[in-house]
Amino acid sequence: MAYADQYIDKLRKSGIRPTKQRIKICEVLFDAEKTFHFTIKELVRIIENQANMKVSLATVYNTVHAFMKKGYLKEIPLNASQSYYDTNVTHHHHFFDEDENKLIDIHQDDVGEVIIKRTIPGKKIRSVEVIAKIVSDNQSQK
Amino acid sequence: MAYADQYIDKLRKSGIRPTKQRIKICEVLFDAEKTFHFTIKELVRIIENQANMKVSLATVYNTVHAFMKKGYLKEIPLNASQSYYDTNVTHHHHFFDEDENKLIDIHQDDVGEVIIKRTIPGKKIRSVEVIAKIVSDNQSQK
DNA sequence: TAGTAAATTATATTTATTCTAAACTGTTGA
DNA sequence: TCAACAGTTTAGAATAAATATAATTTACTA
Repeated sequence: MAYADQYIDKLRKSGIRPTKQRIKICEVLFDAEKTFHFTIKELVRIIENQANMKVSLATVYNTVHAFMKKGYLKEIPLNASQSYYDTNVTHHHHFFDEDENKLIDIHQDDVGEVIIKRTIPGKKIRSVEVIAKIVSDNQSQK
Repeated sequence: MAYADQYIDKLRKSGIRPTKQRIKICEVLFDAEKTFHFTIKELVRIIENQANMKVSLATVYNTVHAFMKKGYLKEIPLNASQSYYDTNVTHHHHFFDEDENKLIDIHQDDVGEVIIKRTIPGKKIRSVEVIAKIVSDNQSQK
């Protein structure tokens, strides 16, 4: 519960009512030493096992969406059967390991600046994401 | 039916048995003057209306997957509720217009070369995709 | 042209996500 | 402190994309 008060503040300042569930979700997502990638299912499992609290799927979906809207989480564009989210909202990119179905961060510095020279009239760029799909080097792949 | 024979050859050479349905799907996808983006639903609609043929959803899914495996189609990594496919399999990137839910090609030349400096031991890069999400410039957005 | 392996089909199933409506909770102000 | 109410949570239903199934049909081979 170390940072609970801090999360209550953060939520209140964001216009999100700080409920028990949302505070716990904050603890799971933001107490961690490192940023990480997760699916909704994984998040539910962590809350129920590690954090020892029952929470409904719907609440987790709602909260993750609310946090995304506020910019506390990012969804990673992948063609997976489920959505992947990232607690690291700084500008960076990803490897997607197709053997293991796992995401790996690529920091900005490891990708040459991505410059989009073309623009679309009346539109502005909201985000630029790079996904590099990787597979084992040894086997011939699909 | 102009190119039917050509598609029969192409399929046979790929080890895919050229059936009526697959040939029709080839015609819809590859006769077109321009490359295009589509969803499974859209493809079914085109076949049934424009090409005037009844085809089951399952066959369309199977065929699109078979064509992807052979490199005749590409799936575009997006967090949409359905998958988007591209008949343009050359290396290029995409805008995704979040107002209209539509994809727009960005040609290689319009994106500075994306260089991934970091590697993962034992893995090789299979594809690199850039998705730039765009929204209307005038309105404040989600 | 008969036999058979592969493909197609309608339908059922699976699964992620969203919706719904009732119960509950956090907040506000008297 | 507590009543009132808007916002939240919840279980379960609904939705929709994608996949699996198993019977029928089709394309190929000998």
